Amino acid sequence: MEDGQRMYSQQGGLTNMSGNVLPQYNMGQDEPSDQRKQEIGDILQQIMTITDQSLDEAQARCRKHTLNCHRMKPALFSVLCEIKEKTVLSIRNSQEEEPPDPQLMRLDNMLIAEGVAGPEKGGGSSAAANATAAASGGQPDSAIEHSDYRAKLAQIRQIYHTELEKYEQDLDLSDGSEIKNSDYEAKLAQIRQVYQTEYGKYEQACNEFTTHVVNLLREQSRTRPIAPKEIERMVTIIRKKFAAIEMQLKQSTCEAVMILRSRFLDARRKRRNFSKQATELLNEYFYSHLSNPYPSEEAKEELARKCGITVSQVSNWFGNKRIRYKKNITKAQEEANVYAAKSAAAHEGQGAAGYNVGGGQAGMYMNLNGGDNYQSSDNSITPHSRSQNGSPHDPKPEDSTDSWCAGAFMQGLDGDGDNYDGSSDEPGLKRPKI
DNA sequence: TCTCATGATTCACC
DNA sequence: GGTGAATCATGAGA
Repeated sequence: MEDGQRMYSQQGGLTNMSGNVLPQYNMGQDEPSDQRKQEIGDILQQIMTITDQSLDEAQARCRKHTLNCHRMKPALFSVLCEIKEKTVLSIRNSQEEEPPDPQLMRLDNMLIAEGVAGPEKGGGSSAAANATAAASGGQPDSAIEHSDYRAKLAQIRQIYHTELEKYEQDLDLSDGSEIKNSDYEAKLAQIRQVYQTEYGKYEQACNEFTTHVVNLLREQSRTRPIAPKEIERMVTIIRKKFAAIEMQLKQSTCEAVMILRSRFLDARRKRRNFSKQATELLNEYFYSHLSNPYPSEEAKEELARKCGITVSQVSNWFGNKRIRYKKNITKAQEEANVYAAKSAAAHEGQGAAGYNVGGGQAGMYMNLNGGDNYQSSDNSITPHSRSQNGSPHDPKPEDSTDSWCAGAFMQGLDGDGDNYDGSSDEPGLKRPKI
């Protein structure tokens, strides 16, 4: 009501904010000028009286009603709004037309890139726009008093602080624990869910508050010169205020995503030895398929599952194993013998004929079936040979001059006892270069 | 701290 | 796209 007091002089004349008397406006074409002045003076007096009274008083309501029904009211309010527009609001104009916050845009871009937020999730502008639309969409006028306004504001503040604390707890990634591949997606999904939940709450709060303020202004516009344009400006101001909350929400989410990603990448970068059991399984497969240590995709998947590692890791392991086997063949022989003995013991008494422990001239652990007869205790790992696995990426084409060096230890024996003389049923296997 | 083992990465080749 | 080879990076043990 302070504005109203500034707008009107006690003498009934119109003044601007500086107290200067403004020119009189001719609003009634047929009325004598002194009578019009008297009526305007009456209206202004009523306004001033109302501003001094509590809105809760029934008497004030009655007077407000009388004022609202006065035939001069629309014209007078039009003039007052015009004056207000030229004075008070013009000061704000230059401050309101600001470009979108670049920081908020960066956060938006990152959240979209991370799949946490999508284009359908607009910023606070959408929330405010929704609120504006709801407020101007023919909702019944609700007589909202100042106490309602304050209560609503306090309520929103309380909700905001509570939710902020809860949100930060939900996104707490400070436990320092490592993160697995599978955990990453789950954690990211959790962040996405929490963010969207909180964003929904934010939008709701922004909508509710904006609607309340719009309703309040519309109610007051019946007794004060508040133009629709001013209500729109107020919505813009509210939107800016809520943008700080939006910014904090998005910033916290971005931080959580960055922490998660950092931990995930660290965990991936750090080399971790496979478990002893996994290494045993891989070695068992490798040496039992020594004549063709190229597991099929199915075999890789099965090994990966059994070892608790990825198919890529299995591929890496076999790649490294083949190279290092060739490089240090003497040591590899010893290792192979160890696995041969192990497997022999494991298969003893089971009638397994897949291994020839210590056989061959080099005392090499060989698979007499050319690797096709891998008889692990769990035969779910599909054995294969280069000629059988049907892989489109046969590492050793039949016409290749290269060959897997395992043949060096086969000493003329392949899977079915043939020599590596080209007459084998696996023509791709030739004598190794080594 | 050094050495070795080993998983991962990179690049060229097929 | 799979593979071999070289290389990097890191963990483990002496």
